[in-house]
Amino acid sequence: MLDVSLIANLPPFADIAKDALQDLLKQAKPVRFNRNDYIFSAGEPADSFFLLLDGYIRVVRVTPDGEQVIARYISAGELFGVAQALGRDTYPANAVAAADCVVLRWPGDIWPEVISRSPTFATNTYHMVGERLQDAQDRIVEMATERVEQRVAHAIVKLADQTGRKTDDGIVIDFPLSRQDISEMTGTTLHTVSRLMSAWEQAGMVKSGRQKITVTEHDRLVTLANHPKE
Amino acid sequence: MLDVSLIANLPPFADIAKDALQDLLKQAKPVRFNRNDYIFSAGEPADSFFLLLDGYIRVVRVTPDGEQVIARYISAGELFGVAQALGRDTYPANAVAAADCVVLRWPGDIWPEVISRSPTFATNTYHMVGERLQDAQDRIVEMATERVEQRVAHAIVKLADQTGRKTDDGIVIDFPLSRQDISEMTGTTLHTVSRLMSAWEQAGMVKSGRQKITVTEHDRLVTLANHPKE
DNA sequence: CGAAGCCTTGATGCGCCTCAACGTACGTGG
DNA sequence: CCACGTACGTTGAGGCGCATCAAGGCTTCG
Repeated sequence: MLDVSLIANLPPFADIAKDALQDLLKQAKPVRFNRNDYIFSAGEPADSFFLLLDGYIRVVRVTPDGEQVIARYISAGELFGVAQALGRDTYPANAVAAADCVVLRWPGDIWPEVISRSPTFATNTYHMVGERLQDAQDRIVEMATERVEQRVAHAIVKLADQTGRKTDDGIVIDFPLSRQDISEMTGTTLHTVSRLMSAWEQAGMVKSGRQKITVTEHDRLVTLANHPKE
Repeated sequence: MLDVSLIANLPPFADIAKDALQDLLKQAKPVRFNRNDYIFSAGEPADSFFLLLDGYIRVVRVTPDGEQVIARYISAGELFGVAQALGRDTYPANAVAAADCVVLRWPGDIWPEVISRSPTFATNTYHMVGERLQDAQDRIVEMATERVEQRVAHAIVKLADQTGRKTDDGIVIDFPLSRQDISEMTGTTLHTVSRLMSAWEQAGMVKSGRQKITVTEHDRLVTLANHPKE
């Protein structure tokens, strides 16, 4: 049996009674995924929602002509795939394991009951959606007003802050991340990202290798990210 | 006294008991705004939420260096300014009357009570937020993958569908909308928008004058919007 | 009637995409 | 464990889409 301590300290479940959590856990099914596995795909019936216990997940939209756009990265402790709760009957995007993952899965139709049983969960998730909406709007503003260099800097700073692990060299992003991934987060090409990374490495602000990025001078990167056009 | 029929048929209040609506209305205060008035500004304490009864409202973000980005347009019947319900204590954007408006205003702190009294309202608004999140994500994808011409076409088609009035000439957008406004919706400049509109007018797809746009060939505009590069 | 706001149109330049070629690290199967 | 194939990364050359700069016309309103 899964233990309540697994999830009791996670933001989505803040302030929820222990026995309510116990109940919730009884209905959850733990699942493992290997890197690059699909947790769900866009268009599938949205019959479950999920909690990420360990690993990282990439949420990706694909355009009609096959281009990929990364909507967000999910870190451990976050809910995802809550499409049904938001009134959709299919998932709007793909969810791919960006690293090996452990996930809890619930049947989507218990959501209304959970909400009504635990008002705190209701407001917690309400706030979560609010934050994601906020996030999305921020990105729209970025895309509309910033140049590529700033957007890429922003993206990397955000990932470093969200997932970074401290090392001797600096802050390293905790999962494999390619130039192409970054370009799909920022609406540019892998070529441009590569050039930027080379320049920044030259300047001593980052170190980077194959699918691996270390931020060595966080502050300068932030400055760059906020620097309006010349 | 305000009559229940004012709001009973609006989507946010679908399936809510008449007496609950009556209660809700008692706490609402109707307010008028003239075109270009501010309903609220970014950064102000989010102490109210609103329903638009008549008119149109533009939700605008302003960047640190003064550039404007239009997040969305609100049409009659929609809720807006629900920041507090989403866990924010200040409004994240400006709300400006795009036309003369009539608005209902509620104190934000009654939200939790309304939610608990009317589960239907809770799910209705949950879905509304879900739709807006969806919308925002769609726009991110657009900004990341489409060229200016397609984005502008998309924006105009959306506005025509959302607010259009049928006339002999075609579908006319129901409120004053300048080239600059369109450029702030799509992340381009008023110059580029002007050139596009001229070209489209030449081609017979739209007619446009000072802050006024009529879509004469909806289908061709949609085709243009969906046409991938070359 | 003047001033301010909105729109148009041309000329110019550059940021970034595109196309192309090559180098390098990974992992997989014999 | 090595060899090969594939995925990832780098760097250059060239060109185009769109921002920028500039100037002028038209409408609306005080």
